[in-house]
Amino acid sequence: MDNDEGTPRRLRALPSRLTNQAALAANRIVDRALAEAGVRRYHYALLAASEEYGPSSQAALGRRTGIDRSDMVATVNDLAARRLLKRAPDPEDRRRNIVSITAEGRRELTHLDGLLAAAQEEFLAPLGAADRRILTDLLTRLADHHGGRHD
Amino acid sequence: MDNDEGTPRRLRALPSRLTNQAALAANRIVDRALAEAGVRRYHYALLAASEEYGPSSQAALGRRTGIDRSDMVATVNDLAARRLLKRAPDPEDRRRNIVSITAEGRRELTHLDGLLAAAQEEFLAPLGAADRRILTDLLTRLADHHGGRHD
DNA sequence: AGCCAACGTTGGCACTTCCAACGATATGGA
DNA sequence: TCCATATCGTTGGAAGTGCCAACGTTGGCT
Repeated sequence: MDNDEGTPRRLRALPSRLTNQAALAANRIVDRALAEAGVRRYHYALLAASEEYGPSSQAALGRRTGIDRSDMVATVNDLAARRLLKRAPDPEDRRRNIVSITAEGRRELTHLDGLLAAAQEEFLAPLGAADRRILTDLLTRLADHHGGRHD
Repeated sequence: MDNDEGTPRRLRALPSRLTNQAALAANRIVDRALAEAGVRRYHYALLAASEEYGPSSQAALGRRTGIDRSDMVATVNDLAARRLLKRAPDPEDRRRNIVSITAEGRRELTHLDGLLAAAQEEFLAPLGAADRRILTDLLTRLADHHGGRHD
C-alpha cells in the first residue's frame, strides 16, 4: 500500500499536486452542491458581491469577483431572468447598469449558503476542528502571499 | 485592511476557495517552471510514469497518470519527437504500443525534477519546514479521502 | 472643442477535459 | 470453429472555462 492508485512516486509527494488534487475535489463537491439549486459558482459569487456591496455597476462587481466583463453579462442575464438580481440603467452615469440584489435573491443566497456549508463539511470531512483551523491558516498564508496580479 | 482585494466576505473564508486559490498559484508556478524546458504537466507526468513503471502500453500509462487515451497520443508524439520516449509495437499484442523512456529522457526527467523542486520552493515560500509538513499531511488526508472514482 | 477613459455588449479564440466512433486485434465461451 | 465482447491506438469533435478585441455610447478633462 505505497500507491495512490498507481500514481508515479515523483508526482504523489508534490505539494503543488496535493493542493491541486484537493482543489479538484473541493470544486467537484461545491459545483455539485450549487447544481442542486441550478446555479454555478459565478452566480453565487455575483449574488454574494451584490449583497455585500449593495447596488453596483457590472464593471465594479466584476472587479470584486474577478469575473470578466463579458462573462458578467451572461451571469447577470441569468440571475435577472430569475428575479434574483435586477438590472437598471444608472441615471447619473448612462454608461452604467446598476445591479442590485432582490429580496428573492437574498433568500436564494441564504439557501445557497446552506448548500455551500454542507459542501465544506463534506470536503473537510476527514479533518477535525483543530486541523481545519490549521489548514485554513496555512492556505490563507499561501493565498495571501501569491495573491497579487500575475502579469 | 479587512479586504482580500475586495473579494466578498462569504467567499473569502471558504476552505474550498482557499484551496482553489492556492492550487491556482501552484499551477501557475509549476507551469511556468516546466515551460522553461518547453514542457507541460502531461509531459512530466508521462516521463515520470514511464521511468517508474518501465515499458508500458499507452493505455496503461494513461491509467497511471489519469491522462485520457486520446490525449496520450499527442503527448507521446511530442516526447517521441524529442527522443525522450520511444514507441514501438508490442509483438505479443499487436493492439498495443510499448512506450519506454530513453537515456535522454531520464536526463531530461532529472532536469525537470530540479525545476519542479524550485517551483515547490517558490510555492511554499511563506511556510517554514514544520508548516510544510503539516500542510502536506493535511492535504494528503484530504486527497486520499476524496481520491476514489467519481461516477 | 477635442481627446482619452470607462461602460456594456458581442463575438470569438485558446485551452483543457472528456466522450464517441472506428478499424484492428485479442479473448472467452458456445 | 464461430461469435460476442473487450481492449488497443487513433481521430475528431463537443463542452466548459478564461481571456481578449472591438464596437458604439457616454463621461471627464483640459
